[in-house]
Amino acid sequence: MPPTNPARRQALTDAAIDLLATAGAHGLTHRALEKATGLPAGTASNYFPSREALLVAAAERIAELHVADMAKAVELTPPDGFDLADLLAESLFTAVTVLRGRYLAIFELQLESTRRPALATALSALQHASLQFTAGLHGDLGLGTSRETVAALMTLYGGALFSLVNAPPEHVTRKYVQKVAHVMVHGASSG
Amino acid sequence: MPPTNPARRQALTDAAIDLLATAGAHGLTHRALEKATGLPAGTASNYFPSREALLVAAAERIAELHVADMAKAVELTPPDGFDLADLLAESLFTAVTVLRGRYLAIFELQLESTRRPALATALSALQHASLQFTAGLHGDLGLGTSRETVAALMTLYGGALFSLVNAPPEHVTRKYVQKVAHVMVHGASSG
DNA sequence: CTGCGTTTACTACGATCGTACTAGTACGGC
DNA sequence: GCCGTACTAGTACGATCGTAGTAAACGCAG
Repeated sequence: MPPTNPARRQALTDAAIDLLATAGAHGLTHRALEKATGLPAGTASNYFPSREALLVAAAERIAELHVADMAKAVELTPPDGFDLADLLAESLFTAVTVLRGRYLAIFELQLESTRRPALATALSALQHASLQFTAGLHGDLGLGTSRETVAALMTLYGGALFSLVNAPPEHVTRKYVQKVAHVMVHGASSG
Repeated sequence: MPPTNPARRQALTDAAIDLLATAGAHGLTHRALEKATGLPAGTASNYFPSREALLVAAAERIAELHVADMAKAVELTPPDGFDLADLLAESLFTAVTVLRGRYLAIFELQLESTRRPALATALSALQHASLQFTAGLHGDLGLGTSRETVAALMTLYGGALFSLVNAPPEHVTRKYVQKVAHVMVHGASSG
């Protein structure tokens, strides 16, 4: 039975997310994790008996952080004369800057999930929560966006995140991110 | 000096792309490559002295295949009453179905390129070629799309590819891909 | 204080990895 | 026909990997 000390477990999963971002899925190993946290050898495999368990735990921790952020986001209601494109642009921009590491980790896991059903289900929970949140937001804002359009918007949003996070940093200016958000909302054929 | 036998080298790079798609960057090793091609042990490291060289060679081979496909694509001129959204939808759909493996490989490399400048420059060549092609297409079609919009469209297109390639296959119906393409061209706020 | 379940620290093992190296083979120019 | 060059085959080595296991330390119920 794996140990359950929550503080230590969280330290490990947080470090795992960091490792995913900086060293890739390839670099996330039990030993690297121990080095990153300064914990004694063997600790990582005590908590996560297999590498797959480690990947799944990282995914679950990311989902946890994500729902916490979403909960915080609902509290700041948008200003009255808000524009969806501006909202999306701002969200995108902080995602590719201050949250870049977390999203790099997500994408590493996403690619890995092709070959790991357990990881795929963990990530689909994250996906589902995001969809729920976005749909709720569009509802609250009275945008009348159809279910299908919300879904399409999310695959575009998540995809844009991937593109931007992997683009050379000098290309991801605030202005360019706004342009991308604008196309998402108003279309490429609008200017 | 590494050997230069072109047929063998191509067999290796093609198998490397396959391995990237099926086993991930983590699974692309000299030995796995030899097993996949049936070539004797040591061959892979004879041709690609380091793992990085192997990754770069895979990226270059993908770029080669990509420009070949683009050259083929310019020959079939779109019908007279064409619609950009339909064009994009069709392109997206074949990309996520028949070319799924190649794009999975690209995304594996893209994530890896964060930590490998040599790989990043190899991939930026691919990116640049695609941009050139897309801009040319929009020009030839008389769409009058601005340089910046073409760029935004490409980050959305590439991103959508990532999302779709990693989505559960039952979700990527032709109809849904068309919906995504429609939003890209006409915007989410158009229905 | 004592006993027991759980967490912690540490070690061990076989497999595989990246990389470098050496011997053997094929072949075209002289 | 010989030779140098380039490719092929195969081996070696140290490092690291995933995983399993054990013994010490801890914390709390009785």
